[in-house]
Amino acid sequence: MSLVLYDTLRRDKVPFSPRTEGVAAIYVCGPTVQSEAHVGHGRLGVVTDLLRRYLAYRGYDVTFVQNVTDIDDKIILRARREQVDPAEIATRYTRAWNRTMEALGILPPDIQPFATGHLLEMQQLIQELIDQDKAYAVDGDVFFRVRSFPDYGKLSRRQVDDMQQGEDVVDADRKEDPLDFAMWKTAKPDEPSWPSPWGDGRPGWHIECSAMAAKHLGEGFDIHCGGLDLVFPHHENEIAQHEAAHGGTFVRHWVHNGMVRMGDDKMSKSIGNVVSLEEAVGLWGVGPMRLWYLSAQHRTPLTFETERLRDAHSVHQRFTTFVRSARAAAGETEPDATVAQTHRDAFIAAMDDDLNAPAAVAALHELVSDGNDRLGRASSGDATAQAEVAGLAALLVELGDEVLGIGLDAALADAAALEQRVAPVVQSLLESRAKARADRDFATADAIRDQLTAAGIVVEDGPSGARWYATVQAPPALDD
RNA sequence: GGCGGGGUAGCCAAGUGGUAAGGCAGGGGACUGCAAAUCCCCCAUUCACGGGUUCGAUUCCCGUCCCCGCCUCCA
Repeated sequence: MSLVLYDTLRRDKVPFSPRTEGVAAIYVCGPTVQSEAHVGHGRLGVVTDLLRRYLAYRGYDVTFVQNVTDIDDKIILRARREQVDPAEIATRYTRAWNRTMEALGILPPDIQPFATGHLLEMQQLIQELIDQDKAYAVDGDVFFRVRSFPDYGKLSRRQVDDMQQGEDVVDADRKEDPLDFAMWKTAKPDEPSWPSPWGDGRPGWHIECSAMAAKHLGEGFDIHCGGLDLVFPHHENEIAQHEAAHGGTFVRHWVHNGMVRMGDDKMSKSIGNVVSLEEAVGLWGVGPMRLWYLSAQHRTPLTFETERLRDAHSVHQRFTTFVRSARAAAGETEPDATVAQTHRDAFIAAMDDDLNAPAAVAALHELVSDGNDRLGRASSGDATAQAEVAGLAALLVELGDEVLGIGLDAALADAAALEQRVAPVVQSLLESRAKARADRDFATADAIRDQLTAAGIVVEDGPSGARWYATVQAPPALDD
C-alpha cells in the first residue's frame, strides 16, 4: 500500500513517485502579501500541511517551500493609499500571514523565499528564454512567446487557438500575440523597480515561482501545490517558462485544493465576502477549524457556515472527551496497541487514497467508538480493557495531532492548566454540592452545578463521586 | 461559448459493477435524584432526471436539467 495522489496534469490519481526514493520536495504558491489571510487561504494551509505531515509520518524526508509574493500591483496600490513604502506593506502582511498560519497549527515552511530576493534568478531565466527566442523585449517589457511552447495549455487543458479573448488584453499594443504574458514589466513612476538588461522594472507574477522553485528544489521536483484557481494562468505559465527554457519536466505531481465558499460564491477578496482567518481561528479554535477543513476531500468545494463549524466542534469535543476519559480509566497501565492497529490501518488506507481526510476522520470515529465501548470495563479496573483503551487513546492523539494537526493534546493541556487554577474553588463548591446531595437538597446541588457549567466546568456524577473538568474549547458563538 | 469539478438521507460527507462508511441533528431505551458523559436500538429498498450496456449500475456509456470554479487579479 502506498500513497496515491490526484495529479491535475494527468487528471487522474497516480502513485506518488518522488524523484528520489524516500524524499519529497514540495513547493506551494504562497500569498501575495497585500492584506490579511482569509478563511480560503487557510484551506491551502491545511491541505498542504496535511500533505506534508502525512508524508513525514510515512517516513519521507520532506522539504517544504512556500514563497511570498512581496512585489505586486496590489501591494503598490495599498502602499500608495496608506502613503507608506510598499516594502512596509509586504513586511506587515508577511508577519500577519505567518502568525495566522501558526495559529492554525501549520508547520512553518523549511524555506520561505521572497520574490524580491530572487531578482537575479528571475532575470537569468528570462534571459535564457530570450536567447532561445521564446521571449522578447519591447520597450522595457519582456513577454513570453506562448506559441513558441507547443505544450502550452497542457495543465489546464486549453487549446491555444480557443483562447483568443480579444477584449481586455493588457498591453495589446506591444504584444505579438494577445496570449503572450509579461515576465518583466517596465518601471512606472513612483513604483519600486530593479535594474535589468531590459531597463528598470519589476518581475511579473509567474516568473517568480518558476525561478524560486527551481532554485530551491531543483529540476523536476515532486509536488507543486496551490489553489485550483491558480491552474490557469499561473501554473500553466510556470510550466511554460521552466520547460521552454530547460526542457524536461518542471514538476512531477500537481496538487490543487478546492475553493472555500460563502453561500454559493467563492470566498475571494475581489468579491469581498472574506472572513478573517485569524478571527475564525480565534473564535472556533485550531482543532475545530482544522476538522472543518478536513470534512471534505481537498479538491471539492467547502462551504463556510456556522452549522458546519459547530459539527466540527462537536467532533473535536468527542475526541478530547474520549482521550480524557481513557487516560483517567487507564491510569498508568501500559498501552496495548493490538486493538488500535486495525484503526491505524483504516486511517492509513484512507490517507493513502489521495489524502481522503473525511474517510480518515471516520476511521478515528470508529476508533473512538471502539474505545468508548471498552471504557466501562476499563473504569472498573479490567486490566485488559485498560491497556486497550490506553492504546486507542495514544493512537488517536498520535494520528490526530501528528498527522491531522487537530491539537488534542494541546487542548487537553490548556484545559488542565485552567483546571489547576480553579481547582481549590471548584473543589470546595463540589464539597458543598456533595453535602447538599446527601441531604437530597437537589435545588442547591443543581444550582452549584449550573454555576460551574456556566463557568466552563463540566461536572459528571459517578458511582465514586463527582468528576469534573474544564471544557477544552471556548464555546462557539451562536448567532441564532 | 471553451475547459474542469460536482449533484448520495433533515444537514455535512465517504464509497463501490453485486443491492449505500462516518459524523451532526433527531427519536426510543439503559445509566442518573435530574443531568452530563457513555452504551444499545431506530433514522436513504435508495444515490438529480431520462435512456443504454450488463445476469446485475448509485458506481460504466449517451443525453437532459441544475450548481460551482477557471477562461482578468485571486488560495
